[in-house]
Amino acid sequence: MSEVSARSRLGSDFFAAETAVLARGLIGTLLVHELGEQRLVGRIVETEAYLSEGDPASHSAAGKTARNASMFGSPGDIYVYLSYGLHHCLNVVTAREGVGEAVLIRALEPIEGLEEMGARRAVDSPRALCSGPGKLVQALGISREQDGGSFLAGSLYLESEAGAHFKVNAGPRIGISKATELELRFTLAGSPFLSR
DNA sequence: GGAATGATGTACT
DNA sequence: GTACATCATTCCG
Repeated sequence: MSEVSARSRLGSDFFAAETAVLARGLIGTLLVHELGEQRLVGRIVETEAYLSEGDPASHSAAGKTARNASMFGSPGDIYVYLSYGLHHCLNVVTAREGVGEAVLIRALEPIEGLEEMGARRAVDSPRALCSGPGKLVQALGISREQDGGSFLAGSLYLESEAGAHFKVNAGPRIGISKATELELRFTLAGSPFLSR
C-alpha cells in the first residue's frame, strides 16, 4: 500500500472528449511545467469551456484569425492568447474537423514550486498565486511561445493521480458579456483557490 | 467589504 | 473608435 498515488501523464485519449466534458474532467488534474531544474505544479480547480456553434463568447465564433489560429488545431494542443493587451491566458484545445473549441484554465491550487511562483508573481499568499487565468500563466512561467504547441509532448503537460475523485460544480462563465446563460464553468467544490 | 479605474494588444465597426 | 475569456491599485463606505 503506497501513501502516494501514482501519477501518469495524460494522453491523446483523454483530450478526445467533447469540450464541455473535458472541461469537467480537467478539474482535479495536475498542470505541470518543467523549466530546466524547476518543476512547477498546480491542481486545476476552475475551467471554462468555449465552444463554436451557438457560443458568441468564444474567440472562434467570428472565425479564424492570426490570434486564435491554435484554437483550430488538434485535441491536446496549447492555445495561449493575450487578453486586454496585458495578460496571457492558457487553453486546452479540443478542436475537431476545423471547428475551433477549447477549455480555458482559470485557476490552480499551487502544489509544487510555490517559492518560484511567488518570485514570478511578486506576491506571498498562496491564494494569490494562481487564482485567475492571467495569474496562473505568470506563476508557471508560460508565455505565447507555447502557443501552438501540445500538452502531449514537451515541457508543459497534464497528469492524473490514480484513483483520484473530485466533486465538481457547474455554473455560468464569468468575465464575459455574451452567452452568460450557458453553464460552462466548472469548479472544484469547496476549493479556496478559485478566481472569484 | 465593494466599486471604479488605468494599463493596452488584437480584432472588429 | 470601441470592445474584450484581466489584474492591481485606488477610492469609498
